[in-house]
Amino acid sequence: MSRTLAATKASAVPPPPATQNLLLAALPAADYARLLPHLEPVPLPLGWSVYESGDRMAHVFFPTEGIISLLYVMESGASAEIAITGNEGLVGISLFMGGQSTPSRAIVQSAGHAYRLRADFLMREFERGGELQHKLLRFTQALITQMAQTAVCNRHHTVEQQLCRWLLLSLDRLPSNKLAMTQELIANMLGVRREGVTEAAGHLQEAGLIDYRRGHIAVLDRPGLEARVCECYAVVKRESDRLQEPVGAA
Amino acid sequence: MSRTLAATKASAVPPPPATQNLLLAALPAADYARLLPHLEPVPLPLGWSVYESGDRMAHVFFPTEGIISLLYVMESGASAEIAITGNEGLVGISLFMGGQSTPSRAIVQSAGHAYRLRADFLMREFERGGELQHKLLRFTQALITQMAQTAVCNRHHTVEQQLCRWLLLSLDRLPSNKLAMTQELIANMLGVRREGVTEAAGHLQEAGLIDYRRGHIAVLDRPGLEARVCECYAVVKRESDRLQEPVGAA
DNA sequence: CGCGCTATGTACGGTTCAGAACGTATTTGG
DNA sequence: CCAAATACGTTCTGAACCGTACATAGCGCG
Repeated sequence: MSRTLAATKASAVPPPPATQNLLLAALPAADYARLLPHLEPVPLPLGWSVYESGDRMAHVFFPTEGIISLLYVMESGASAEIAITGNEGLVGISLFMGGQSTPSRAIVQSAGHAYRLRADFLMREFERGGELQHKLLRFTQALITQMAQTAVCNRHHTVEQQLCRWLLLSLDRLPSNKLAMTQELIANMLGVRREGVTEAAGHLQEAGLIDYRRGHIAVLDRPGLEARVCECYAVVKRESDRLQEPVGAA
Repeated sequence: MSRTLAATKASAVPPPPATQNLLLAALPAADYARLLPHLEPVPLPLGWSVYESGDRMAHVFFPTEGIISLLYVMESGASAEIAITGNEGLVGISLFMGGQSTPSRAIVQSAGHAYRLRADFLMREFERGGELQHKLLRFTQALITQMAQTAVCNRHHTVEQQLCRWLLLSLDRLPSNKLAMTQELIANMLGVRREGVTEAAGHLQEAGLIDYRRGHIAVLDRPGLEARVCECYAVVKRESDRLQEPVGAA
């Protein structure tokens, strides 16, 4: 009775293991062992704000599943995505970068799970130097590349190209070829009108690359998307892969 | 005789002291003393490429004067500026971030001087942790903010607003109100057509905010520019100032 | 001091996208 | 099972900006 109740109150499915986060998984065993007792599983519900502009963060989050968008919301209410993160990284770099907060905001774009770590504990570990610090900084550099390329893409490429880039970047962080996402939300991420997304998605659907209906998009032809996307996707992907390699790899 | 010759061979004017770089100036005396013997003054001639896309850098550069643009050049040849740095920071963050290189490029946009530090020495110092590491990371976070805001600005704001932002960001890194810059080069930085810059600059000139002629721009009314610029400038400036404050300041 | 290079001014058609309004279809919940 | 909410489709007008072409003006150098 009470067991059933407890199981209902907690998440129905047990959270995935922390090693499903690639950053944690790549740590040396000793480093990981020190972290493990302090890693606290938390759900990432759709739409949840991990942090708001200017928030002094109490934790960093290592996602095991799901996608988190970093975005900036302007005074007018218009917004633009700056970068996204999934199980390859973490959310809350401004903690170890020393600023404690940032002008941007982080929103769960696709529900999932994460392990969180208290800020003070992370800082102690970061200041040991070594592999954890190294991996966090390399991930941050990948994030920087993503932001830079977002700036370039916003300047020079069409909505359709940007939608392709966005779909591919999201897909790389999801286990299946399906994402639960309305066109309205995608438009907010790309910083364009919803109608623009409708039109671009229509083209992709006509071309047989995707299939969507009311908040659900399935990618049918990934190579086809890769053929349409601008170079920005490849730049980000290549750099992200490179920075995930063990240090000293060719 | 030989003294005269040596003086002629070297730069005509002596390079400014290293403490004119705010990052170096803010270091504790002991840290600065360790660095000083390894700081090598180098000129930053206009148009010089500090590093190219993918270069494995041998040095980091601490500018004392001048401006360096970080930009990305696309396959098509089109380009877009991602961030700029002057004497408040350094060029070559990918060294201590662990990636050794980046897909972007760094170009001297306004001539000046810098002190360079060998990569291996910088890495040893960085890995000591402490104040140098801390300051480098906080500067990097300011750079991240600048990139993020560039992405937002590229998405949502007009050429004229972006020109105002660009002028103000540049001005903040120069000793006078004059910058030597053609509209063509500004257009390359903003990633727009030269004609667009001509038109926007024309408006600003009519309004009495700037005065320009053939490669030279003088800002006459800075408050006027600040009244026209989008919020992006203030976000970047505020965050940059905040991250330059001593740690623990309110 | 004038020739030529480079920087800036101007104009035109075309495309992309914003803003706005409204219609249609699918889902949800009482 | 129907009403309301939500998601997507369509259309129109206008603004911003691009690509292009060409005209003018400042400046350096022989």
